[in-house]
Amino acid sequence: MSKTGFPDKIIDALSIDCLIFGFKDGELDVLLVKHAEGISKGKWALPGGWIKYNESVDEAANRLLHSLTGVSNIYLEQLRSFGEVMRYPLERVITIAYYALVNAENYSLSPGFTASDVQWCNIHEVPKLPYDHNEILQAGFKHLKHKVRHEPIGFNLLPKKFTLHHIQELYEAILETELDKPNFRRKLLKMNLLVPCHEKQEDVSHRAASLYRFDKKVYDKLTEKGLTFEL
Amino acid sequence: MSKTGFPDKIIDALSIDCLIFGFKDGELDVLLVKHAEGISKGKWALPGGWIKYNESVDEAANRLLHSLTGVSNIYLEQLRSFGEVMRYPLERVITIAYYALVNAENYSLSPGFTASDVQWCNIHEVPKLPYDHNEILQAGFKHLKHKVRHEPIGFNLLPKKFTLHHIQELYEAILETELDKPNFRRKLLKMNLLVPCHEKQEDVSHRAASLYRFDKKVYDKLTEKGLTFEL
DNA sequence: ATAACTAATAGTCAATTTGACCATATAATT
DNA sequence: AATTATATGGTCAAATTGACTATTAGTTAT
Repeated sequence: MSKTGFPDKIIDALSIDCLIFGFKDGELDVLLVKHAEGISKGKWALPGGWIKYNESVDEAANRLLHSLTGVSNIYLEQLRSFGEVMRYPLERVITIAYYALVNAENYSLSPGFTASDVQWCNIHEVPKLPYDHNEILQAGFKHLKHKVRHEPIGFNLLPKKFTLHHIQELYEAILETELDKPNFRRKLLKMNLLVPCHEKQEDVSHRAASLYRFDKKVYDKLTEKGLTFEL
Repeated sequence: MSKTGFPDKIIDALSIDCLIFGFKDGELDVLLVKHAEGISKGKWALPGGWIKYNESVDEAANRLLHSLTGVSNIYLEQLRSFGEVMRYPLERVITIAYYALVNAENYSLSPGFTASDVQWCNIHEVPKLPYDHNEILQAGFKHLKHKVRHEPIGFNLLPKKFTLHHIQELYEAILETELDKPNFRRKLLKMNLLVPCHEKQEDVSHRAASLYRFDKKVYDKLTEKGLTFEL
């Protein structure tokens, strides 16, 4: 039975690509790897590869991301598949794109497997990528802009304790717009998503802001039922 | 070159499944086909099949839906792929699910290709389907409930001219809840999505309601920018 | 014709939320 | 002590919501 008989056999017409958004210093980055082999050798691209016969697609995405970049234990979600006939040269390959949002500072990058290098790249400075990877990036960014308005975000992006300004910067980076500070605070605090830590930030050269953390229960409930965030 | 050399060659580890929601008489239906061959012969399932090397995934979805059910010219959107190792017996097959919403009355069904029968089935009476098709259905229905609250819907589901009550029934069928009539009207009319036809419905045994149609421009704009619909 | 019925449409109103602000507080720096 | 930077608190008119009641315009039964 092919499913288990050849554990390293790969599905050849189907690949995975991972679009990892990282948040750091108020800016959004994208995780790119430099390919060490294959037809795009030497080029920067989204981390991706092939699915094995004995792993689920979700498992393949996590394995590939980890082996190429060193990043693991993150919550990868499926974006969608990209299936144009000519998207990959010579061979017919359909790819399933995954995405995630993480705090870029929490992960140390180490290239591996078919990657010779791995780097965060500011989302506004991403070069021309091979195949349809730029299109995948745009689709993911658009998806993110939509998501931020209808689900809570930030759980995996922000440090455990963060200020209201931190989370505002995150929203501003994703929505590419400026938000009114007092109104943002009011709206965010009213949904009971944040719990005060009763601590202040340190090492800032101005009045220290209060630190908050997410209320996981409320976060999950709002993720399930959806919310509206327009400012 | 495999992409064009064997036009009928199929990608064997990857399939398509279509989840078509139909709206009729205030109820939501799902389009099912009875398989005429293969390991699920004689069983009802979602219409689906294999992708050819020289067609995009979107094209494959439309072709398969048309050849199995006779339904064509609808806007199929990708739901997501389902890639558990054991989802399909014996072979490893990953499927990409598509979905659409249509007015069930606008399409005449005719089974073809590998389907011996095709029928609308009330969403609450769907039997046990093979593989993970029930899971796909649930994921699609959940997606629909989310979508209805954040994007305008109905363009392809309702007749060209419809009453406010028509569209309310649609929302109620999807959200599985009852909505307050005056408040629903107010909210819907305020977003300038509907244009009055200056006509009344006919053949009803009570006061006739005004007919409206969608303003395509506003509809597309709201689809792009998103909206909030909570009642 | 008139009453009863059905559903469409209009309107009310208090409570909440919003958007656009201004004001004050608390720290570090000059 | 003044200046600067940011956090945090507060105001207010306008818009929106949610829960209703009232009225209108037709059909059908008496």
